[in-house]
Amino acid sequence: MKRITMKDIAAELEVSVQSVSQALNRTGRLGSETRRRILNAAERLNYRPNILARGLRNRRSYLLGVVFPFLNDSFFSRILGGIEDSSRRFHYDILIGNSFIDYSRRSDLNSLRRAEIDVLERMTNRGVDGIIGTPNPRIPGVYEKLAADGAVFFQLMKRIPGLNTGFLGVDNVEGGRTAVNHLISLGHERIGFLQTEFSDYEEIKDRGTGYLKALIARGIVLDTDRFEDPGDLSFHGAGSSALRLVKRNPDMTALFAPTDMAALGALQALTEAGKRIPEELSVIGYDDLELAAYQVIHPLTTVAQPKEELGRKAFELLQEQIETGETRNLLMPPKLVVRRTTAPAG
Amino acid sequence: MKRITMKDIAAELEVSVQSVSQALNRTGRLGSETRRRILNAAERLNYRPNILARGLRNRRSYLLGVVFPFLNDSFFSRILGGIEDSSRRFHYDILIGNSFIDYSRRSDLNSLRRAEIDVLERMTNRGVDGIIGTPNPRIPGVYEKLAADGAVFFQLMKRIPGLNTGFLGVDNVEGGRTAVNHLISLGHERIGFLQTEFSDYEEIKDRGTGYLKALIARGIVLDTDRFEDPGDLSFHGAGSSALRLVKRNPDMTALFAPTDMAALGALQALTEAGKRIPEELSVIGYDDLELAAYQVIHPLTTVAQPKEELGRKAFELLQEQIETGETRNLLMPPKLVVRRTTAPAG
DNA sequence: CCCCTTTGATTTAACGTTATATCAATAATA
DNA sequence: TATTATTGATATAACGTTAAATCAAAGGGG
Repeated sequence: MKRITMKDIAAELEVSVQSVSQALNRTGRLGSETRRRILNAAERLNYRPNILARGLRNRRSYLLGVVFPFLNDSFFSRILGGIEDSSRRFHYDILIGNSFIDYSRRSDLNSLRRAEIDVLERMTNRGVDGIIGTPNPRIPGVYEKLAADGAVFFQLMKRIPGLNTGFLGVDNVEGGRTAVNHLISLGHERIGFLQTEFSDYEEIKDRGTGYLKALIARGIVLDTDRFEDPGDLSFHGAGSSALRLVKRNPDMTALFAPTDMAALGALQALTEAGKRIPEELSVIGYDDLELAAYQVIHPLTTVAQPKEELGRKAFELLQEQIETGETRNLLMPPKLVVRRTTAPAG
Repeated sequence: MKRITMKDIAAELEVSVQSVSQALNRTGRLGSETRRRILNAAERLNYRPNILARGLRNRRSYLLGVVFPFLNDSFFSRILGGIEDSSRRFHYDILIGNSFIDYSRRSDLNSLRRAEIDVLERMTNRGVDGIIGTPNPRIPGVYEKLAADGAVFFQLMKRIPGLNTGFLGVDNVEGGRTAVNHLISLGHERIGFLQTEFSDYEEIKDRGTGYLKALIARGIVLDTDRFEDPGDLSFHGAGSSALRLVKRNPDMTALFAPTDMAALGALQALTEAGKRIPEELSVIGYDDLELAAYQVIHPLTTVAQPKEELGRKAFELLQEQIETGETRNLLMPPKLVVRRTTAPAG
């Protein structure tokens, strides 16, 4: 019932607790016979170390904090899976937190900031060795302070301008380019883009930049202002945007939606309006959510972010940062996943 | 840079560390003036408690372990969201683990058992106050031992027969009944069921029982053997099953798939085979995954499990178990969500 | 046979808390 | 005024671990 401690082993064998510690950790210089006896006893009594105590003494907890905007989101939970996957190998455990970033911007900044600080502080109070998080650009300062207080922070997916802790993300410009190049290679030229209405939504902006660059690189001349529609990119919002776009540009043959959710919303609205997809209109999304893969009839062509891989890599970089203090910035390349919502231009 | 400890505050004010502790915790009997000074200094120096040390001393960590088969699964991550939601209010933090239960049964039991023990042990070694987990019925013994060793374990969604720690799940028989009653009330009588081929998949069996009971209760006489097809319930497996079922029963007007993934697979195969849904065949799923809600054209009618609610309730029950030692078993009712894959029988 | 090194173990101390016991000073009671 | 409570603070000890210093005994070299 009661947990066995080193003390118990020491008492059992009439040696000192320190000898037990040395035997278990193979430090110091213990006689091989004594070590054997201790190891045996530990095994026999089913000794388990108290990591709390060890952490307190060593000022190293082998605990990691992971803070994402949402937990109940399949995108972040896949990344989390990746982090777990590689952290386990190094005997790190993971403390999770949830910053409830409200992308719909309804809640006020002060409560957001307070919530974020709260999560972060609880982690540092637990003595985490480092934190992987997706910072909220709307509440900077929080992370700078965290880093200044000596915490090891690693930025995943989003980056606070000027905050030079490590960073890992996906090259969104490249992703946008990839998506549009795919469409162009299918013969499309009049390609619409669902733009965000929020000025600080960097990822989307970047994907839009990729869209523009791809067009230019192929020498396609387009009134891009007319082919972009800034909306809210939610399922329903994107639906309306898509509808507006086809109405405004009846000759449009393809649509790039910068998130899968938006693509699905567009798909829904467009098919309901009688458009046949992909015959009359190709649609490509971004993210490669489960939602995209398991669509009935219309499994979505999309640009995939390597979610598990991102998690694994983030852990590696954080670990490096913990151990050497070196910070690195990395962008991973996105990957095209062709399914059934894109087809050659009629 | 260096973290402020009670010692620092004590030194600053020339009082004892114990006084600082008392002031901060409002225990003992300190003069209000001294308390005020200490509280001020703590605030001024930005003191943060070391939860590790506190946990070591108090033998109470305010840490919770959560072990699910998968982390990268939207179902479990929504439950996790619920747990986090309520645990935060009580200042609990959450340690996550992943038992990699292989439902496809490819990996051997020994490695599964070892992995599960490993996760669980790492949590107890960290001194968690309790663990919420979805146990794997294929490796019993593990949990009994855990409980016998004095850990507080709470079973969520799955239950090990004979293990009397607390349990919270969803009433799957009731859920099956709900699904089928919905179909019956739409006028369907010849209703198919996608059965599992695995004998220990309790949930599915229960949903099947609900299916049977609903039929009987409404006095519907059916050769249920003919209307059940035991398959593997994966997206593709369910597709084949569904196809077999309609071939064998051309008069079938409705299908109950005991998971959304299976329902979607069936939907895919059936529409591809030319069936019009829901006009010619109604389909109902189970789980209410995001996948079901955001289907284009065919948002899925399904039976919802109250995921966040399950998480919140599980925490409550676990907390009760931690504090009073009392264990409770509870089943939550599922809820019908009508979307667009079910319609009145032609 | 004495001094020095090596080996094997123990002591001391510390990580940051907090419960309990103790002690001194003051206030209340007889 | 002597005795007893009460109040406000400190000292002691402990949670489980481990690094560093210390010490004793044995082995080696002259």
